[in-house]
Formats: sequence, structure tokens, C-alpha cells
Amino acid sequence: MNDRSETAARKIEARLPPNVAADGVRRRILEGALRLFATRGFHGTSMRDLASSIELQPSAVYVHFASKEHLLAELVRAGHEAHHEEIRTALLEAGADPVAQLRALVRAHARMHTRYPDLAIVVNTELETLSPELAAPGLALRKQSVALLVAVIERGTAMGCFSPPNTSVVAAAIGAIGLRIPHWYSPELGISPDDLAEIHVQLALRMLGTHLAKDTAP
Amino acid sequence: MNDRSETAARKIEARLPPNVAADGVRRRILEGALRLFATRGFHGTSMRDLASSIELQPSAVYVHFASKEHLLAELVRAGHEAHHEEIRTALLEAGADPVAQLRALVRAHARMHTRYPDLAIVVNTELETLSPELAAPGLALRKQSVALLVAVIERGTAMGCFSPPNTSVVAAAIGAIGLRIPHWYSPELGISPDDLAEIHVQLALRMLGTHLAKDTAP
Amino acid sequence: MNDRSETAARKIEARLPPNVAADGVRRRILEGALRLFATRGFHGTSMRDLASSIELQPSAVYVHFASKEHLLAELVRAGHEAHHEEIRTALLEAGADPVAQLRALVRAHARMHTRYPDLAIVVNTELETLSPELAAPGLALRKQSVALLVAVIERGTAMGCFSPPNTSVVAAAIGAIGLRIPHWYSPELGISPDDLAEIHVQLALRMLGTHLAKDTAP
Amino acid sequence: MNDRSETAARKIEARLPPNVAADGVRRRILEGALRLFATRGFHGTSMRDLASSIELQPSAVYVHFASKEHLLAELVRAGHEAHHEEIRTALLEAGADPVAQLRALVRAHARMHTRYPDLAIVVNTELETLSPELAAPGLALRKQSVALLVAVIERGTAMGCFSPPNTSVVAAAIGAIGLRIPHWYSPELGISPDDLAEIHVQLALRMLGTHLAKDTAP
DNA sequence: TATGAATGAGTCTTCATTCAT
DNA sequence: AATGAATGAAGACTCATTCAT
Repeated sequence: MNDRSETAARKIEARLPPNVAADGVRRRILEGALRLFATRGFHGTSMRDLASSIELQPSAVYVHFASKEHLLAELVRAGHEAHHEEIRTALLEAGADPVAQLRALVRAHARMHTRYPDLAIVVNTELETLSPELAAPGLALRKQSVALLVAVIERGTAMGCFSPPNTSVVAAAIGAIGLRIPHWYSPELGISPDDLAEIHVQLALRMLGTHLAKDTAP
Repeated sequence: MNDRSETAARKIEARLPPNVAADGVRRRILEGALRLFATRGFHGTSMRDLASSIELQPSAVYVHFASKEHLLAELVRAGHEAHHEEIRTALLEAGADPVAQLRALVRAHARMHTRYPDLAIVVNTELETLSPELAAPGLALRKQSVALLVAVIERGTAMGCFSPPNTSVVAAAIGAIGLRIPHWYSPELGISPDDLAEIHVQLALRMLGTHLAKDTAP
Repeated sequence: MNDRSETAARKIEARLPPNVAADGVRRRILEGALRLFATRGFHGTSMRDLASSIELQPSAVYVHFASKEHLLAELVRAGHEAHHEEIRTALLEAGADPVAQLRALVRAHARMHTRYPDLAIVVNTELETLSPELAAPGLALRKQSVALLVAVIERGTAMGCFSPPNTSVVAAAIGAIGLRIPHWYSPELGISPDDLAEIHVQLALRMLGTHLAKDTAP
Repeated sequence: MNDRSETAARKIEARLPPNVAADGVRRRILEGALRLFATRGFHGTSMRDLASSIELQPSAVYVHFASKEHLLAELVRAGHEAHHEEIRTALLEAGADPVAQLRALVRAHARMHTRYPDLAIVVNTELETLSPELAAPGLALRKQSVALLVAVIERGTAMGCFSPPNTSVVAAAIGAIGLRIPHWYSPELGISPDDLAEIHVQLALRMLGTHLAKDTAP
């Protein structure tokens, strides 16, 4: 039950977050891989596809990356780190109020998915494709990000700000609505990324049963 | 920002919905394909993998299916049809009350994802893998399912039952929450499938800002 | 300081010992591999070379052998086992006399190298090419074969039949003269394989300083 | 039927004979190539392997050698020339006595193989790897070396010093015994290179059936 | 209905080598 | 003299699929 054409988000150029320190050919390879992995999947993309999409010989890719899997690993690493850093920073700047924290976190989560839709798809679809060693750092960051969200919810609940029906289910739900963004959202839909983030904030607060009426009003 | 081991849902046997009229070897092939496509993806699964997982020669699979893609197509068809039929039926049995309709729809959506987690993964991950002709029926059903949800929300809103911040975003959110179930849910978590469905109903009603307080109690 | 054209022995068809239980295509593959590995070396032979030399697609080779290395391993196994079996049997049939034992052993050693020259080359050139696990059985048999020779020499020396200047050097020398056969010998040289074996027996007995004059006379 | 660990000789540093007029990087390249070609074979060694073993970029090797094959050709040339020169000189210094000549020749042959084991392996294993033009000089020298040995044997036989069962077989045997040295010999075995050479002399004289008993004493 | 052998295109990757710097 | 990036051919091997049995 997802929506719109699956390719809506593709119109947005494959974009890499700032924590990818790569330029020149290496960057073009990462961008090409990002686009193709997001579109056709890792196993659905051949090195020939990738190389020719950026007008390179397949062998030239190996000058910059040890293997197709390492290429994916770099994207997955960058995606996870950027995401985690983003929500961690948002949280730090939000102060002590659980509601403000929740707002900041959901906003950051949504923003990452509108800003880097291809990367979000690759990170979420292909993490398990990596060998355990290469997947480990991503899995660890993911766990930490969820733990942050759960902690905010639990603290807010203890302080009487939230009354979720079930903490972990709501946490999963909040995660899920952001995760799904790249599959249907496009700025051409008439909703700006900021608007979308704010709507997601609203939805999250509603799901949590926030008790500060003024905050939850549209 | 999804959680738990990604493989939690795998413990549940690969299951096919009742609208798959296949038995004997044909059924075993579909079940094996379902498990493998869900775990490793369509392109990550070879016909050899599939055949050997059910102790068959690759060539024997072609006695039952014209191609690997047709195998996927059958799974995707069955998944989409079962899902659509399920929510259509739920809606029909719910009467005319938008809140009751919403409840029925969300419940059915969640149930499909706890009952057929592998199928849900395959349907959502690999639909675009199919050729346009084979993907078309699935895309059509998907559109219809979303239209049903949107219609319920719009009617409920018009009747003053709901006050969503944005109809299509909430529709996407409701879809997303269910879609994510196979990636984290396991009955061993201490939540029964029915409990989960009810919590999802709660969350949907909260997101919609339902105005009949008594309705939101389980 | 080896002699004649290096390719003299090549005129002899690539031959497999009887302990290779393979027929049809599998046998043709082994024979082709034997000829090519002996001529160009393992790393100098591509699967394409091999396949096309027996009019097969490269992929068809994989129906019969798991890898190029397994193909080599089978040749090396067969070669070592045949050689060891041959000298073990010769020894058993030779009775208790050290001189007779030595004769039998050298004869068998020489015969294996005239009968299976390509296999001898492959076995001796490419054993170390194999991974440790695949090389281990060959190395073990080789050790046993040398041990047999050394035991015969030591027993004969203790019994006063032999007076070698140095047991292990003579053992190495006896091994060496046989090992070199495939690199220079051809029946067209006017020496029959049996003649060559007898000459090698003579040379071995002379190196050992055998004290039964009648045996060492040409 | 050769013995000891095949890698015993590897402990000896890859060494080049004095007729290799190369210093600095060019020499390091030759030494690295020598070690690797001896260990893994020419086709089993890549230019990357070679370059990285001496901490150079592959492209830097081409500053000093036109191609991988020319590198091998230089080693093969040096090996053959050094070997031939050594036995030619030994022969010249031996005087007119066939027995003394034989002694000198065998001694020189053995010494070359203890002193330059890697080079001996490369020369004997990879000569045929070279293109006919590049292999020709080596083949010519080899023929000459064998001719020298055969001439000594024939002259000694004519003079009544030797009574070999078969001249060319004994010549091949004498060659073979030396050729095999790098595959089993190590000074750590408790035999000095000089000792080994003397034992080889003994063995050669015994094979030839030398008639001057006093000559066979060391 | 299922097999085992085969195909030919395709997989990822490495090769020796070149070239601008 | 050496590098780093690139090339194009070739490497071993796997792919989905076919077909005679």
C-alpha cells in the first residue's frame, strides 16, 4: 500500500551527503553506483552498467574501489553515518524537552529521506547484501539511532508528555513513515521537504498522544 | 531507523496466501522462491540456488514455470491480489462508518504483513523488477488499494470524523507502517499479530485526529 | 644441462593411468588438460584454451569439474597414486633381496615416466600450484615413495649390499634421473622404455656401489 | 620421487650471477622477478605482484624493462650464460684427463645449482615460455653444454677411462642430478655445497664406471 | 515429470601495458 | 625515474535456459 509511481523520486539527482570525501572520478563512480543501485538494486546492476553509465571502462572502476561490494559499502557507510550524525546533532540542539527532542528527531529523519532519497533506498535495501564485516558498522549505527528515538519516547512518557499505545511499535512506525518517503515523495507533489518534515512531526506527536495541545495542532 | 534484527521475520515459514492454487512440486517451488527472493532478492537468487534449496535440478523448475521472471510474477500477482482482496473484503464488512472502515482497512493491512511477511517483502521490493507487462496488474491493484484508503479518509474527513494534516501524507504513513512490519516484527516479541493490528489501528486513528474518543479505545 | 628438444616427449599422446575412472567428456577434458598443463603449465593454460582444444564451451567444463584447480588436483592425485602404487607393488613382488628391491623400484620409477610423461611433468611442476588442502595427499604419497627408496637403500647398506657415498643424496639422484625422463626421452631415440629402465637400474646400482659384480655389469 | 620440502631452497636469497650487469632499481626488479618466477612461475606472477614485492608501481617496471617477457629473457640469458661459462672454464682448467674433466664439469654443474637455485629453477622451468627468438640463445647454450659433457664422456670412454651403459642416458642422468638440487637441497641439511658437489662427482664417476679406483676417492 | 549435459551470454575481476604528469 | 589513472583484452566462473533422454 505505497503510493505514486515508484520512480517519482528518481527525478532528483543521485546525491551524496557531505561526509563523502570524494571528488573527480571517484565521486562520479559513487554517484553512478548510487543511482543504479537505487534503481535496479545491487545485484541488478553490473559493473558494465555502472562503468558505461559514467563513460568508463569497467576496469577503471577498480582503480578507485576494490570491488563492487566495497563500492556499496562506502555508500552504505556514508548513508548511515550521515543519518546518524544528523539526528544526533538535531537532538543535541533540541534542548531537554522531550517534545522538542521528538520534533527535532523526526524532522531530521524526514529531511534525510527527502534530501538523499536514493541513498536512503540503497542503505535500507542493500545493507544485508553486504558481508557481515562490511555490514556491521551500519547495523551498529542503525541500532544507536533507534535507541535514541526509543530513549526520547520513554523519557517523554515518563515525564507525562507522551502516552503511546506501545513504545517500540510507535518507534517502528515513526521510523517507517520516514523510510518510505523516497518511494513516493517528489517536491513536484506540491509539498516542500520542510512541509513534509513538519507533517511527519505532527503525525509522530499524534501517534505518541502528546499532551501539549498547542504543539499538536496543525 | 528501523529496528531489531532484519531477519526476525525469517523464522516464520515462507507462506503463500490461499489464492495460490498450486500444490505438489509447483507449490514447493513457489515457497522456495518466496523464501529466497525475500532473503536475497530476485537478482541475488539463482535458479540453481532455488532448485537446490528444494532438492531439484534447475531444469525441473522449467517444467512448472516458463522462466524465473514468471515465477516472480506469480508471487507478485498472488501477493497483490490477496492484499487487495483482503482489504476490499474488510471494507465491505465494515459498514458505512468511516472510522469502522478505517479500522477494518488498517487491521487487514497489518494482518497481511504479519501473516505473509516474505510475500510482502517480495511484492514491495521486486515489483519494479518485472517487465512492465508483468508488473502492470500489481501496480493497478496497488493503486486501487491506495484509492480505497484515500477514499475512506476523504469521506471521513468530509463527515467530520477525521482531521488529518494532509490526506495523502497520512495515507502514505498508514501504508508505510504496515509495509515495515516484516522487517522487524516477530511474534516472539510478545505482541500477537492481533495486538499489533490493533495498535496500528490506534496509530492510524491518532494520525487522522479522530474525533470520537470512544472509538479509539480497543 | 638437460637435453634434446624439450618437446620430444610431446609426440606421445597425453595418457592417463588406469586409476583415472573417467570416460566420455570427462575423460576428454582430463586428457586435454593433461596435454596443455604439461605443455604450457597450469597458469599458462586458460579454460578457453582447454575447452576449445576439445571442442567444448568453457562453461561445459564446469559440468564435470568444480574449477580449474580441481581439474589439476584430479590429475595430480591420479599421478601420485599411480606412481606410488606402481613402486609399492614392484617392491612387494621383489622379494627380500635389497638389490632386487632396488632394481624393481628403479624400474617402476622409470617406467612410470616413460609411460606417462605428461602426467609426470604436471605432477612435478604443478603440485605446489594447488592449495595446501588439495596438495596434501600428493605430498604425503611423495614422502612415502621416497621413504620406501630410502628404506631399501638403508637396509641394503646395513646388509653390506650397498655402499653409497651419502644415502639421501643418492636417493635424490635416483629420483632425479627418473623425473627428468619426460624432458628428453622419446622411443624414437632408439631406446625402448624397457631398455631405458634397465639402464637406469644399472646407474642406480652403480651409484649405490653394489657389491654383486654380476648385477652391475652392463 | 623427489624429497624434502619443496621450499627448502627458498630460504636462500634470490641471487643473480655476476654476469648480470645491473644495479639499483633494475637489479632489485630482477631479483624480485627471480624470486617470484621461481616460486610461482612466470604465468603465476603478475606485474603487480612483482612491482609490489619491491615496493614499486607496475608502471615503474617498464622504465627498466620493455615487457614481462623481456624480464624473463634477461634472467634466462644470464642463467644460461653463467652456467655455460662456468662449465667451460672448469673444463679449460681441468687439463686433458677425461676423469679430471668430468670431475670439473660435474662440480661446476652442481655448484651452479647450489649457488643459484632460483635461477636454475627459472631457467629450466620457463625457457619454453619465451618466444622462439628469445628462447633461442638459451637453447643454443644448453645444447653446447650437453655437447661438452657428451664429448668428455665419449673421449673418456674411447680412452678406456669410462664404461657407461649408454652415453646419452648417463649424460642425461648427470644433468638431471644437478638440475634437481634446487628442489631439495638446503645447506641446513648438514651438507655443504662443496660436499654436495663432491658427492655428485662420485656418483657421476660411478655411473660412468670409472676404471681408476684412486680417482674416485675424494 | 525430471534429469544431466550443454550452450552462449554474461558475471566480477585481473591482466600487461600505456601515457600524461 | 616514477606515479596514478586508464585501457582493452582476457581471466575464471555463473547465469538462465534448452534439449535429448
